[in-house]
Amino acid sequence: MPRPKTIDRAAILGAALDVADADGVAAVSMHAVARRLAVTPMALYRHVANKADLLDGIVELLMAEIVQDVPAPGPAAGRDAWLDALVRTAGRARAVASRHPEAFTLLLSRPAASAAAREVRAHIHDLLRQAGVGGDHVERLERIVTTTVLGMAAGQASQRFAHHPPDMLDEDVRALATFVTAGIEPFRTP
Amino acid sequence: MPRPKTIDRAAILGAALDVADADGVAAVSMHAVARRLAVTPMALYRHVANKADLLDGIVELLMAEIVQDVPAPGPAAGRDAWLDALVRTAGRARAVASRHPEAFTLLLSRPAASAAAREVRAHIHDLLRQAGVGGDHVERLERIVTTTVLGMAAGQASQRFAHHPPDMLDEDVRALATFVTAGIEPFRTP
DNA sequence: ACCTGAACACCGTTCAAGT
DNA sequence: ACCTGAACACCGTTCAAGT
Repeated sequence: MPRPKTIDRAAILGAALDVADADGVAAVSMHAVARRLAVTPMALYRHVANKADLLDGIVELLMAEIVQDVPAPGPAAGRDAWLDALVRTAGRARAVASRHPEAFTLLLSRPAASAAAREVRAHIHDLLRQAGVGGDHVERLERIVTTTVLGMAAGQASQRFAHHPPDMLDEDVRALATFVTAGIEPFRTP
Repeated sequence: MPRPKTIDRAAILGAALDVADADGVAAVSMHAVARRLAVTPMALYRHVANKADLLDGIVELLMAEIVQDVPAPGPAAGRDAWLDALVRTAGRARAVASRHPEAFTLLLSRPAASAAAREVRAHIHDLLRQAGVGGDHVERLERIVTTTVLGMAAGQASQRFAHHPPDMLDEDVRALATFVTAGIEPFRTP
């Protein structure tokens, strides 16, 4: 005779992100997450494969937060709409990083194979193609741009730039945008 | 009556890196490192403050490997010697990443305050100044360039780009160099 | 089908004790 | 000064059992 279900994968991942936000990634454990959900650690194993899967799930959640209502052709749909869209996506990544500074590091250390992650990648591919980047360079450049943007956001959030103000200054943001835009330039063939 | 010293900080950090290389960062523990050194876990606490200090020590070691005999004005000390030197430093980072794929991730998740880390930063500052980057942009750009280069190396090493060949292809390396060089361009005032 | 309970080897860190 | 030993609360995961 079946039991009523008391938790599901989404609840578990949410609780895991809560633990990471509250006490850091190191504090994310099967026991701690189970405690927060008021179940036995073993109850989690029906919904996540193991701890690695749990951490990948956090990445899944962060990616989903970044991609959330992302596309929207943008106000300036003219010449450089792609640049506008790219900057907005980067801004959203920064926002997620500052909401989840502890967890954000995971984005750079684990492969992101979730639907949301593929969606973010596909979105950047689109923007690069709109910018006139040649087909064989699109994926390569997406990796580079994504690494730079996520890496900077994670660096700020995790205090890696220790001597620096913890939030990215306007001038940092402008410099990053200038750098990325100029970096893409040689690959454009309009 | 004093005892002969059987381990020191360097031996501990070396053993920690060995564990990371062999079984992954997650396997680096006070117990595991102590086991490898044939001492009690508590013996480590005389030489490292705690586990966080142990992980920071690994970062210290990786930075030292990157900086090792790095400067050397370079063969082409002419116009764009700085570019040559930058590419060589990036190449060295890649080499370290492929020797220590598991540990390399730590470089992007922890502040690097060691002497070696400061040395790497100072070296990049020099190169950027040689390139004609204005004083108030030097540190900002160093953070961006370092993040991009280390992030790409870490991404390759940790299989973050899962669908991709695990070693950076020549064309990836060329594209990264082109991107960074072009990205710096707007900040130069020669 | 879904959760609990007991169990195991392992972990970070403390304190007191040995040499 | 430097290491050991016992101890504690905690961790990932297995297996068998309950509903």
